[in-house]
Amino acid sequence: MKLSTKGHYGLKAMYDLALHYGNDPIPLKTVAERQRLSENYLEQLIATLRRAGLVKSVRGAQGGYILARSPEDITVGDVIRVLEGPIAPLECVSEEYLGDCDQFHYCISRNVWTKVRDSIVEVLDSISLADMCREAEEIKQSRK
Amino acid sequence: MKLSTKGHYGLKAMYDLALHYGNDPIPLKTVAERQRLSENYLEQLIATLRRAGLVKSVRGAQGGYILARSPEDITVGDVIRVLEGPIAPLECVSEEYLGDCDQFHYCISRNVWTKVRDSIVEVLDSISLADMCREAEEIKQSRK
DNA sequence: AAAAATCCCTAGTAAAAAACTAGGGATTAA
DNA sequence: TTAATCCCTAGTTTTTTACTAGGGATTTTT
Repeated sequence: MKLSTKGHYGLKAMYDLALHYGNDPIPLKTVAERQRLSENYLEQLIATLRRAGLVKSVRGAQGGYILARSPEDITVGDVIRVLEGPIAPLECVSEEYLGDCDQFHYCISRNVWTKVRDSIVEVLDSISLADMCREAEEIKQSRK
Repeated sequence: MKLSTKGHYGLKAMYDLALHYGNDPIPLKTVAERQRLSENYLEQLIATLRRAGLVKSVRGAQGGYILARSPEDITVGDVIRVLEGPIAPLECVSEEYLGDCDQFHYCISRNVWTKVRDSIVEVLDSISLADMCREAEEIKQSRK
């Protein structure tokens, strides 16, 4: 039940873009440094996010990446689905399952994992990047 | 965010033992056949469950395995923790974390994963093997 | 025009984990 | 004594993970 580094690092990167959201694109190098991630590896992750339409890129000097939508309109669930695939502890409980498990219709353990999936989905879809930024801000304030 | 076959198969085996819970131990071969699992592999999983005190074994002919406690008193969470380790999408949100992530105290993405963990834990700890058996019974009834 | 800063793409790789398989030993009931 | 079990551990294959490497394309700056 572990998240891979794709989801882990990818969310950090998206959070970083959200924290610095504005008119200017942010070079990946900067994100990688701030979040302490390998730039080359992050490049692969952000390519996936770009193809999925969650970030836009600007090429050339002074280029970089920028969120395709407002941080308010991107949820953690959006990011994780793109990087980790369908949210589901088992394949047979993914929303897009077309499989052929012959116990599909009465598998009791499957029902358990469906409930787990639903509870994960509810959490991930309820948190936006903007929520994360606000939380960071609150922590910052409470330390003053 | 995938469960491994350990948790998957292990839960099926425990559910099978719960369905047939009584005075007699159940040979692993029977469980493996009913749940369509490799007996050799299942042996390794049940050894882990036995060492953790969730099942008892009876050796020799007519031997087998039996739940160490009533199905009412064993939750899915118990089984999964034994087979998959601490429930946590990331190491740093496991209950036993002693690590040294320097962002530990203010990491926002960590807060997200803590919420996910809590929601998974709540589901897994709220379902007992007996609940699973009851659900199976209901499905059976509703088909008549 | 040249140089520098970026994004873009793909192939390769090393390490780890997952998912078993295999087989022999110990114990106990029939 | 035999057969049915559990018990244990070593080995293997496959898959996944988590990168690294490097060259090309595009755009801004000098």
